[in-house]
Amino acid sequence: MAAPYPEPTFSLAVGQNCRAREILDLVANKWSLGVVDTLEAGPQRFGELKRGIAGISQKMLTSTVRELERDGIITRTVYAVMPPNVVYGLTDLGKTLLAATRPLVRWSLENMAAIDDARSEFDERSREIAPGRPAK
Amino acid sequence: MAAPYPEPTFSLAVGQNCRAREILDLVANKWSLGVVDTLEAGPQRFGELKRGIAGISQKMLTSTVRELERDGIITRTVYAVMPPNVVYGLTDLGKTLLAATRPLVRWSLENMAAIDDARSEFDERSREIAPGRPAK
DNA sequence: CAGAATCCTGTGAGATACTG
DNA sequence: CAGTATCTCACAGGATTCTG
Repeated sequence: MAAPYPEPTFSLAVGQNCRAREILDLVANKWSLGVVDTLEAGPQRFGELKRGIAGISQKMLTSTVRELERDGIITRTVYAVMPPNVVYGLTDLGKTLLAATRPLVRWSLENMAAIDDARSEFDERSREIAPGRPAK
Repeated sequence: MAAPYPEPTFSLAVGQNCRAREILDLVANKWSLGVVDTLEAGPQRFGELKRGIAGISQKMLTSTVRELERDGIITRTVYAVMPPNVVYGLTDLGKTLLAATRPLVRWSLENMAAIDDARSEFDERSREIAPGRPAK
């Protein structure tokens, strides 16, 4: 039966622990991980950050950094000058988060192909199984 | 300042890599992580799995396991008996995903309190800064 | 028991326009 | 430059009912 189940660390029980689920939501959204990962390069201004994250709108960047700031993951430093200059950076907590997400990010990069394969194989099989689908 | 920025592994550039973002979405949703984590205990039937994940509806469980099956993360074994018996389990790929997510899950458990503190502190500060908010 | 089918709602998220 | 303010819409996700 292939590989045995992983090290039997007693289950962290994400399923049962509502609080854990809530905290994980911090990362389980479209942009947070991208922001944290991008800030790894060092503190950056709003505009830099925006350019660093493909496809994000300024609205989403604004609300994402606000939330991450609130959660203590990133800092927001405002320089009272004209034009405005606001710099974001990781807090110590943010750095530990970054470290904790790295395996997952790495996994996603390493397994893109495997997932693509699984998907097309799955889609292939579904087409076979249901040859006489109800039209329309 | 404080701690230096983490090991300067060249950034994995989640921000720029759209594909990476797409794959991460696999985990960046409300239930996938809970399902994978719960299956760590071993293969389980639909009902067991549902009971193992607090708050999930069977609709969400159904669509989540379907997606995870499609992505090659879990297996779905149907025993043609009455009443139906369907067992879900982790694939080898799923087990590597589980391992990759563990640091993050652990992080969330370890840092709940820190995040709560950050939040209340942040909320506290906002209240100070804006004492004369426009009514309504 | 393990779902499929519906109905319904909140909100995640994009596009656009405006401002200190 | 770094936002805020609206408007809009799709869709994630809940509740409920039905079936092999």
